[in-house]
Amino acid sequence: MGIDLRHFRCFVAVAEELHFHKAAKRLGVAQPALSRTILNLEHSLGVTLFVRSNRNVEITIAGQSFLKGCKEILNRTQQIVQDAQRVHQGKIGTLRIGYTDNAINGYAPDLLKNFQRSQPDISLQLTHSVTANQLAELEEGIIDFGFATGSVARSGFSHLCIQRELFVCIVYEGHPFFGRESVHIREFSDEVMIQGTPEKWEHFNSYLTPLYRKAGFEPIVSQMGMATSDILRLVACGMGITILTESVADILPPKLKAIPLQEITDQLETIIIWRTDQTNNAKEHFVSFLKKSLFPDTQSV
Amino acid sequence: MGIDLRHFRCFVAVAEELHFHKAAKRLGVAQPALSRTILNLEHSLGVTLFVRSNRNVEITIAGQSFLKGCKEILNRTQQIVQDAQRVHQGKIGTLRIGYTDNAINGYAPDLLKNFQRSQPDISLQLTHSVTANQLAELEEGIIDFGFATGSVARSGFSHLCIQRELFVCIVYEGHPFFGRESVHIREFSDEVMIQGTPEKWEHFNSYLTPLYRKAGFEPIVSQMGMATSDILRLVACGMGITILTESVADILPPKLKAIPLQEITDQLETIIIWRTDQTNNAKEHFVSFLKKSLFPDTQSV
DNA sequence: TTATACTGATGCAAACTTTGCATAACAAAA
DNA sequence: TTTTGTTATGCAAAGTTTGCATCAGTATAA
Repeated sequence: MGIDLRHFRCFVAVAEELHFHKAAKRLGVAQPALSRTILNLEHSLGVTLFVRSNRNVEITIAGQSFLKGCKEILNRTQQIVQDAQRVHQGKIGTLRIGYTDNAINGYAPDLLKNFQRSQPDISLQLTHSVTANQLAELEEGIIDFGFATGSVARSGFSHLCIQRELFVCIVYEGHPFFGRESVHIREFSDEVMIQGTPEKWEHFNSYLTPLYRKAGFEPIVSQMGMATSDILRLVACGMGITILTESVADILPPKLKAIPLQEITDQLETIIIWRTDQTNNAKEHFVSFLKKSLFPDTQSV
Repeated sequence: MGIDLRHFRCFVAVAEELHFHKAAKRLGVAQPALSRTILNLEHSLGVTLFVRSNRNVEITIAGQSFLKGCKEILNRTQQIVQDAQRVHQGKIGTLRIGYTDNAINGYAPDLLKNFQRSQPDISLQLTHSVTANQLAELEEGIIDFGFATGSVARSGFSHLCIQRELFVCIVYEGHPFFGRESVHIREFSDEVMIQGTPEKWEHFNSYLTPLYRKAGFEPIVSQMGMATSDILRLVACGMGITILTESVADILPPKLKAIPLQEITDQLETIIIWRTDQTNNAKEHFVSFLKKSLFPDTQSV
C-alpha cells in the first residue's frame, strides 16, 4: 500500500477543515472513503495525524509537520507539471543565435528585444560569426538561427529576409565629401578606401566589386578591418573612407557621416536562416514571432 | 485519472534506464504495465516525455525538466514522511548536512555541537560527500546544507565562509622535518608525497599544483588516499609526507606533526552552502544561528 | 434518564485501476 | 528472409477505492 498524492490531498483537506464530512464534501467524495484514506495513510506512516473524538478532530504536531510538507509537495508537483508543459510548448528553452556585424544592426536588435519581452522564459544566446561559419554551425547544431547577409539559398534551410539596405559611403570630418548630399562612386577612383578583410567580408565585398567594375576603376585599398567597428575606427582616424550599409548609422561615432551613393540601387539583404528539419517548440515560437513581426497583416495560421 | 507518485517513480526508472524492460525489472513489475503507466502519465500531462523507436528510448527536453522535478519530489516525500515520524517520536526537525573531509575539521564540529545544544529538538543528520556531489544533492533536495571547500558561487544558492586555513606539512616521527619550526616547500623536491585521489580531491589539489609550480618542481607522489584518515595513515606508516590544512591538527594521531609552510599565505576557504529558495523553520534557525556565531557583533535581525 | 443530533468508523458490493500474460507491431541486424 | 530486440495492445484477473447503509460513541436537550 503505497503513499500517494491522493493521500496528501485528502490529508490536507481534513487538516484544514478539521472535519471529515466537510473535507469530504470539499474533495467531492463520500465521508467514509475519506475516513478510510486517512486511516490508511496513518497506518502507512506509522504516525497518528489526528486525534479524533466523536465531537471534534484535532491535528497532532506530527500532523502539523506533515501538513506543511504535503502542501509544499502538492504545490511543487503542480509547478513541475507546469514546467514540463511549458518546456513541451517551447516556452522555456534556449535559442542560440549567430549574427554577423552587418546583420545585427538596424531592425535586428529591436526584433530580438521584442521577442525576449514576449517570451521571457526563452533565453537567447548570441554569438558572433560570419555567414559561412553560421551555415556550418547551423549544420552542426551549434546555433539555431543565423542572422546573415546575402541570399543564402540551400536545401534543408528556411530563411526570411528581415531588411534590405542601400549602400552608403562613410567619411570623416574634414574629408572633401563631408557635408555633401550624395556622392557618385566614380568620384572614389582617387580615394583611399578601407575594406573588410577578405576572409570575413567575402560576401559583403562580393557586392562591392561589381560596383567598382561598372564605374570603371579598381579601388585603392589602404587598410582592412575585421569588424565593422575596426573599419569605422580606421575611417575616424582619417586613414580613408569606406562603403557600408544604411543601418550602420545606428552605431556611427560622432565626426563620421554616412552619405548616400548616387545611381546605386543594389541592396544588401539581411536574412534570418535556420534548418527546416530539427525543429523544437522554442524555434517554432521564434519563427512564428518573426512572421508575425514581419508580415503583421497576414492573419493565417 | 490523477497523477500519482507511482507515475513519478515509474517515470524516473524509465528515464534513468532508458529501457522499458530494464526499468520494469528494477521496479518489480511487468513491462506492459510500465509502458501503460508512462503512456497514461504522458497523456495526463499532455507532454511527450520519451521518443521511442523500436530500437531505443530517448528522453525529451520536457522529460529532462520533469525528471529533475520528479526526483526532487520523491526525495522530499521521503523526507516529510521521515520528519513526521521523527516528530511523532518527539524530535521536532531534521537538518541534513553534507560535509567534506576538509570542511568538517576545525571550527565546524564546534559549530554543529553548539547548534545542537541551542536547538536540541532539531536532529542533525550528517552525510559525507565531496563538494560536487553536495551541489547535486542540494539541487535534488537530499541535503539541506553542505560544508564544502572552495568558492562555489551559483545562482539560487547562498553561502557563508566559516573559516580560512593555511596549508601545513604533515610528517611522521623520525622524518628529518620532524621537530622543525617550519619548512619551505622547496625542501619537498626530493620528498615522497602522499596526495588525495584526483576524483575526490580535485578541488584541494588544484591549490597545491600552483604551489609546487612556483617552487619550481613537480612533486613525487607515491600513494593516494581517498579520505583524510587514509592519507594520515599512509603518512604514519612512513610512506611519505603530505600537505593538508591547519585544522587537521584536531584529528592528528600521535607521532604525526603538522609543520607550518614558510612564505605560503594561500588559504583554503570552508563554506556552508544552501539553497536560497525552499526554506523551512529548521533551516532558518540554522542560518540565523550561523550568522550569530560568525558575526556576533551584528545585532540586526 | 432518555431521546436526539452529530460525529467518525465499518461491512459490503459496485466501480474503477492496475497488473500480468500472451502476443502484436515494428525495425534493425544477421 | 529470418531472427532478434524493442515497445504497445487486448483481455481477463487481481487489487484498490468508492458509495451506501449503518454502527458506535458522546454531547446536548428534553
